[in-house]
Amino acid sequence: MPEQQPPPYLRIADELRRRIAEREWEPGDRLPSRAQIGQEYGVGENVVRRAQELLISQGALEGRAGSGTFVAELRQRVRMVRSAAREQPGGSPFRADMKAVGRNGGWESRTDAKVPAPAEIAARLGIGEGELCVRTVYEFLADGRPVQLSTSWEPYDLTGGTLVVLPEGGPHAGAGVVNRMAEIGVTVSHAVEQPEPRQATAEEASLLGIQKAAFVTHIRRTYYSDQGRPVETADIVVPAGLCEIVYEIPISR
Amino acid sequence: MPEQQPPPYLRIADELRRRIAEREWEPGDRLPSRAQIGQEYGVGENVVRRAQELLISQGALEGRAGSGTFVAELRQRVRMVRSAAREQPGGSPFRADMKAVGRNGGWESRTDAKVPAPAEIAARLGIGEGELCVRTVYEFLADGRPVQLSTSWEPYDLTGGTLVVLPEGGPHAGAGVVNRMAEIGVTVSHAVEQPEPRQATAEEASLLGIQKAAFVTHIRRTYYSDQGRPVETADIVVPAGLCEIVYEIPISR
DNA sequence: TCGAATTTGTGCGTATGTATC
DNA sequence: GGATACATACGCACAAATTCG
Repeated sequence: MPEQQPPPYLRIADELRRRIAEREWEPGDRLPSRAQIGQEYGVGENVVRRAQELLISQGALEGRAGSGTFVAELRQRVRMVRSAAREQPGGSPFRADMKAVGRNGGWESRTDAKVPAPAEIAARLGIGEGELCVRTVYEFLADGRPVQLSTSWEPYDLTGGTLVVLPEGGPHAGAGVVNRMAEIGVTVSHAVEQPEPRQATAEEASLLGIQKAAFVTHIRRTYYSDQGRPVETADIVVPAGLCEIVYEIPISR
Repeated sequence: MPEQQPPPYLRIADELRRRIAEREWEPGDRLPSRAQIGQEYGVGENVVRRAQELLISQGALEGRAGSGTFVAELRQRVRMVRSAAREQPGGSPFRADMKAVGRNGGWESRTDAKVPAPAEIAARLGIGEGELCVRTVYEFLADGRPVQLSTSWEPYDLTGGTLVVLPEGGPHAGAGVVNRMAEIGVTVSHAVEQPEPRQATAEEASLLGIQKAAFVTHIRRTYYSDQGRPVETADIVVPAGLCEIVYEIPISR
């Protein structure tokens, strides 16, 4: 029985991995072109491409069209702690996360008031499809570079006519959902987060400056009032290569 | 300037999506062969393959080698709630999750005592590389079908010589980490979970009965004692198609 | 029981598009 | 604008799995 050997593209992938591990190419360096590498090992360009795609999907390489294939820079990932202690009076959770890793946090946002709720959002907020919402699109930055995206929805009939109707406007701008709701007498008692793995869309990849099909965690988060009513829900896109997500769970017995 | 049209494989993908949505093929049905579909639309087999691969990666189709391509059955996903209230005296968290969705929970496990800790595990447990651990590999089942994998590590010098040294043996078998540690006077105060998105390995896919590169959430979980010492760490593989993960976070202000 | 036909899955080449320098 | 390099689309050949006569 003949012992089968691994396919060529896996052998090339191992070779590339080895040469990177041995620091023949340093982070940021450009690899030789696929034609060159292929000739060196006596395989077609396509075999090299498959090998590189594998390492790209694992985050070890980075392909730049028209420029070359590069050894990925190992950037320190942003640590996002999600726990009960996260919500502090007066502060923003995101800024606290950034401060903890010594980076300068900030964000850009764009709010559209009175957007009809799509079906899924309506279900999550417990309202009818098409009822009006305040939608805010966020782009969170660390040292000026985008590291996280979020789209937030709040029922308009909850905040409409109050000072906190605009999450990023008015006297309570940027204070966070919990603090803003407290201003209008709504006590937020708990959050539910549902993380799902998927790949970044082309648009998300472009906004975040990451590879096209990089892995992201898509978190559906909903804040509930102490009356059990959903008061806000958001779709948060966290790229695995830029952020690590940490849940701290207290144990009560 | 000529208006560019989408590539053929995306057009075929849309066609297949439409015919599935219109219930021309029901969940579980087999699609016509690639050759047939290709002929019908006047494209090559490979275009159909690319279109099907796209829908497979999105979970809408399922390919079975030698058999055919099938419309995916929409099975109800297992909801796994991860919160402070999860740990109950005397019960197992997993069985509670299963009961909540009306399914019969269970698991199989295999324990190896005195396994030297690999570097990453040692770092997570705060012990030296190569120090001995008790390693337990779990396969969690819902109605007899595997829905989750887990590999758990406990430092041997913590439980060695006690009745709870084997997680799934002795009088406290299957009681869970928190309850077992309590038996030897160790109070577990909190857990830290770090979810990362990735694709299933071939082995995981085979064990879980899912498609080869399906999305999974890989959770690194560590339990800490009230002294701040890590007492257990585990790598948990949760397939997105079978389970949904829910974190409940209380808000304290 | 076994082998042939069918079908999906994999590996790899070529042509073309597109971004960068 | 040309040269270079990666990205995409598509086709062919073959392997592996399944089914069926």
